[in-house]
Amino acid sequence: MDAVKNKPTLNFIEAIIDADLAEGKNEGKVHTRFPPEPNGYLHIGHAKSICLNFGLAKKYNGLCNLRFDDTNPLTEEVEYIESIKNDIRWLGFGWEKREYYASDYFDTLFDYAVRLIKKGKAYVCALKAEEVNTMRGAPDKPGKESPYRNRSVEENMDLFARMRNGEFPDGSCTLRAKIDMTSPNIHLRDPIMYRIIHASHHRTGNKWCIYPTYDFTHGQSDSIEKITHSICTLEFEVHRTLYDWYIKELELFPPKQYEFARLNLTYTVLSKRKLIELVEGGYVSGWDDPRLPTITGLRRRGYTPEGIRNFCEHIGVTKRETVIDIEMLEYFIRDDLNKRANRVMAVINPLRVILTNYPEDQLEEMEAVNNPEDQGAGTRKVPFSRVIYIERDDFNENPSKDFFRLAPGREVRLRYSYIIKYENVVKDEKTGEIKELHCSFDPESKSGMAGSKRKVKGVIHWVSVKQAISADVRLYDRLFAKPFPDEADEGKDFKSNLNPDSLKVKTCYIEPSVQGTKSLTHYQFERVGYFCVDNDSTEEKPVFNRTVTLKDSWQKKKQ
RNA sequence: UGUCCGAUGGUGUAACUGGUAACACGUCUGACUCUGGAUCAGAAGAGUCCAGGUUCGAGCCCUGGUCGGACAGCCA
Repeated sequence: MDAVKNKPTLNFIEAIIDADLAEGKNEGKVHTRFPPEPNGYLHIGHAKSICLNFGLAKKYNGLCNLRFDDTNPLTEEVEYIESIKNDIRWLGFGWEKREYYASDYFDTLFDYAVRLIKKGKAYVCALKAEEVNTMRGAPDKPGKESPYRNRSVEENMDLFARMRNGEFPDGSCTLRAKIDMTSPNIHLRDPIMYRIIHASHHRTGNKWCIYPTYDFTHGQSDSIEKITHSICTLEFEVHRTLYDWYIKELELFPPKQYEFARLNLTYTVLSKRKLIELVEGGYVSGWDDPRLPTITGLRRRGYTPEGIRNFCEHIGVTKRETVIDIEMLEYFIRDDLNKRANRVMAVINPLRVILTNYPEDQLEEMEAVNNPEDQGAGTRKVPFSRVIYIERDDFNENPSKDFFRLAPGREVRLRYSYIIKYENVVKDEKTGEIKELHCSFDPESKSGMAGSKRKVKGVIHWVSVKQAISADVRLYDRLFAKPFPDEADEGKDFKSNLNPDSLKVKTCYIEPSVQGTKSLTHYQFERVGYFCVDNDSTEEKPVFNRTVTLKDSWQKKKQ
């Protein structure tokens, strides 16, 4: 009964693996791979794939390779390889020595191509790119056969060798598989296997001037690595038949491909092309801009690997194309940070408060709990004196009945300190702006004292003006103002939906305990949100990035 | 008039070889609280795209539709 009840539900891929294992396929082995192309930075969508592939290997006691699909020297760069490896490691996954490159297989792939030529299953086609495209037909129209389709094996062998030798210019000819120009699946209409690109490759240098296409590379690479479950996104579903065709004609180990739906999130974009546009167009500060859904951006924003992994585990894996509410991601990062981030008091919109009955030169140290969720985190001392800052929002001259904070005639508790009472407000005579507040404190009410038992409805955070250190806070918000950025007005694109308030920089005042902390350290600014130290921090001017706000039911109520 | 894929509360996922829809996020109550945080308790919210059929019984099986997506790079 309990066993049934607690039976973990499987995603469709796990169900397939379970069945395969039950049938004794692949000698009981599970071998996956994560195959990025080194032409951009990884984002949260890749994290889903990474968690899936590495996660499956871990769950089934198998292995997961890292393989760079580097078949296009025109767009790929070493810079990306390092960032990709770095991001995967940061997410908590490793591939030991199994770091492979499709380019490692160029020789093998060339041999495979020769084998197909000899079988009469491939030919060198001298059609121009444009001609190839038009003759391919359309989804609902069959294609036409290339006039070069029936060249002899000898002629094809000779031509292919000459392609390799660099006798022909880029684009002059290609090697094509001879399949079926009338196939309802366009990918089977004599697909290109090799193209001529006189460019140096980041790994093979100038050894090659012909490069295999992704379609002629991916399946065989999986096969060479003995990948048992080749997991990819939905758009490759229609390619599967082609991969299977190559494998069958070449008589190679047959990996099985399964496709799942890629991740989509509200209020952001996850396409490489759009991300590049934002970075290169200067809409953000770079690939690691904390507003971007890139792994490096999320890391800088203060997201944790655990938070991201939990998110990936909970969104599931299916073939349905869906859009996940960004709130889900935010929930998982709050959930994780709540457990690990030390609390600290910081005031972002300061309002000066003078405690009129507190001695001018007195200084006290208040004991504060670092993390109520983690007793092991200990306590710290927070300096307290006559003049403090509180948040402007924590005072209201004309409060409603459900406002719990400071107001005329009311009291509030200063967290880890005294209960204070409103006395009067000082305003700018001309503008009417509130300059400062005069309050009195109750000496018997200090936290921990007998008199502190008194209940006050509100508790607010504060910082002693004299000891506070000032820092820049970067208040990040969602990158886009609309949940579906692509839904733009006529003639405009997703960039027109960028949120103009996605970043606000302010000076804030923080208790001195944060002095000198390392970058990427996570904090919760009590009652405000989670923040993390940015690498731009200096000794004189610390910089904090807001990861995510705290859930705020008062804020919600006001709206 | 093509091929392939998909369709379950607002969102995402689940429901063992058919037994009468569950979990998470979100929302709303309430309790508790020196974070209007966290936590705890509870509620509302779908009858599973539609129409037939098989069956004692269908989200699961069959038939036919509808809607949505992918595919026409010498990108991956």
